[in-house]
Amino acid sequence: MGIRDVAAAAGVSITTVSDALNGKGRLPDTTRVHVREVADRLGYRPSAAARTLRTGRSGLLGLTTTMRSTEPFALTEFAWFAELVRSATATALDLGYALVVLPASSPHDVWGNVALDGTIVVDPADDDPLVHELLRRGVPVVSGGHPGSTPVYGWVDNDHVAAVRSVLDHLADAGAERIGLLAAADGPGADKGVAGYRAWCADRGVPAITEEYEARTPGAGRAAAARLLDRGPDAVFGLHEGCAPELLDAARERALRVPDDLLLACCGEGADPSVTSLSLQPALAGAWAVELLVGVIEDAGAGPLLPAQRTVPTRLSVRDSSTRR
Amino acid sequence: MGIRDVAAAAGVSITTVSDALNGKGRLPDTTRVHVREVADRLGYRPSAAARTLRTGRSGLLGLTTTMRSTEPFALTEFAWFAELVRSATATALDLGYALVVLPASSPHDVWGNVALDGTIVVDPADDDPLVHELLRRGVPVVSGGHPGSTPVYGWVDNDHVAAVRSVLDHLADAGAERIGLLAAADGPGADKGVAGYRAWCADRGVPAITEEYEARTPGAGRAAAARLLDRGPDAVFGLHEGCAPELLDAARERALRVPDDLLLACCGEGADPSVTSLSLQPALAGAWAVELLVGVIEDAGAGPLLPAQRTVPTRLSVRDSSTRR
DNA sequence: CTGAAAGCGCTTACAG
DNA sequence: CTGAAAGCGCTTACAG
Repeated sequence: MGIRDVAAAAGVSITTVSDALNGKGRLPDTTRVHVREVADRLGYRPSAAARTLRTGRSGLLGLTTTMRSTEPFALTEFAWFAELVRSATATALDLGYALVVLPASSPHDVWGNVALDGTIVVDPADDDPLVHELLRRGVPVVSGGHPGSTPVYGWVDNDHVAAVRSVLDHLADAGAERIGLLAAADGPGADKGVAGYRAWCADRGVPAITEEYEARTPGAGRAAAARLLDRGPDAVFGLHEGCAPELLDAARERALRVPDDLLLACCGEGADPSVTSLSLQPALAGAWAVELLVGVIEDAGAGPLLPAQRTVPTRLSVRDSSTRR
Repeated sequence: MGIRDVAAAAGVSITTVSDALNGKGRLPDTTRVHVREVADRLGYRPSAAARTLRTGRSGLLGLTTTMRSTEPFALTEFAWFAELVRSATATALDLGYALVVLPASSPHDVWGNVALDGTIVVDPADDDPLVHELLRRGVPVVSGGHPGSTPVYGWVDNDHVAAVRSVLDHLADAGAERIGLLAAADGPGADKGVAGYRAWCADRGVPAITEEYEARTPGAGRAAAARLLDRGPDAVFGLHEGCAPELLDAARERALRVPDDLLLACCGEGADPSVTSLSLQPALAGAWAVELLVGVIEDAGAGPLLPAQRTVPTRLSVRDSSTRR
């Protein structure tokens, strides 16, 4: 079932079939309709591979993330990443593209086996070799997270420092005077988050109370939460998603009531509706990255582009856990 | 930078380049090495599109789910689905394939623009038209969840009824006599789950205490949790993931201590380490579905195949919330 | 052991 | 308004 069969059945040339089906050329509507009917009747589906080879466009976008650990997708940001991917997938489909998630590296050379119109690289390494390779091949790259010195066509990122300050300000407004920070040492944005916290503490002249842990180590988060509460904070900010249950558990074990004895706020998508949460809005990041990338792809050759940049707003959902009664 | 350039630079024919790079033909190692060196030096990357057109294999697997609501991916199973997709992606990559998530339907005909070697359909509708269309095009299909009367090459599924019974048995063993069930009416597997629960209650001669809610309606889960606890159960089983916080909140508001006054178990991946959870092991489902699919693709024409089937085991993680002190 | 040639199934100038 | 022909970049019989 190729275009030749349709042409034969419709009594026209393959050029006419192609034009009729793609809405191109100058054909009378009668021809167009006739060809479409015949194609439908035969159940003709154009070959995506042939179209891709001929046009040089596959309609496929890549999405990858530099995995710090060997884990597939970092544990500390699983929900964040999953939501980003979900949103990027949906946005790509809206724009007529499909999205394929690829590993930064893999045993098989999957990157070589897939024709990509563009790629989103989440949290690229500095001067990421993968990005350089893609650009050399003419594949546009947009990054999620600041690209550092890696040359990209655009990027999306949160203002991490401002985000941290907004949470700390909120806890302080709610009456906290000794705010502790729980952070995964190997988590994404941990550096910026901890730095922002320390700067805020310095500004206010209050002590920094931090505990860090290795997200990869089972039980490390739980232990760090316990250590942190033992240092007597009256509020705690959990910098990485999914730490709310561990902090709540640690509080319960110490008979600390939330929010009466301890205010609590966490990063994340707010799985627990009683815990104040700071969302990094991964859905926006994913959608915007795709929009930037598709813009680059479809405006190819529209002059020297400045790297496009969009700052993804964060959203603080204040819940019971940080509301003084 | 095509195969012709490499051939010219290496002083051989394109046949030899192709054979050398793909490890085919009978070439002396010296030729092979030489061609590879030249190709590397020129930074040659074979065109995936051309290879796909020529070989009829794209190395791409599709994954789709019938969305009951108009939501992208059902809310009641977001983490389940995300984990299934993550695992399917990783397994596909291990086997040399890439995976692309496609919607059951979309404004653009993305299905027609992507060449797929096979597709996984999660929770297909009965006699799913998409599956029929794919099979007509010669694209093998494996389903996640029982395919009903839809003809597929294989499927993976949990034994939902046995899974529900295992949780109820556990709660009964822990001393529960009035076990309530919280279920999303529009959730996946809700029918089987509720039926399994009622059958278990009938077997034991105990009353069925169920509350259902529409997952799409904000706050409905919270309200249903409250209604359920007001009916005085001494244990509760939450059939859909993510309901643990709502049940814990409802218990707290009623001054019911968990597990002292109320035993609690939930489906899901156990985000809260203090709550007993039944995992459906979506990672296994995703990995196995890909393995079945790749098996079908690579054994094409290996005789009349029975649909391959694998039952995905569930795993009950017993935590504090259902452990009587 | 190596190469010339056909052809995968389209789209797109171009000729009529 | 329509069609014959070229060609996208490979892989694969097949001939030498």
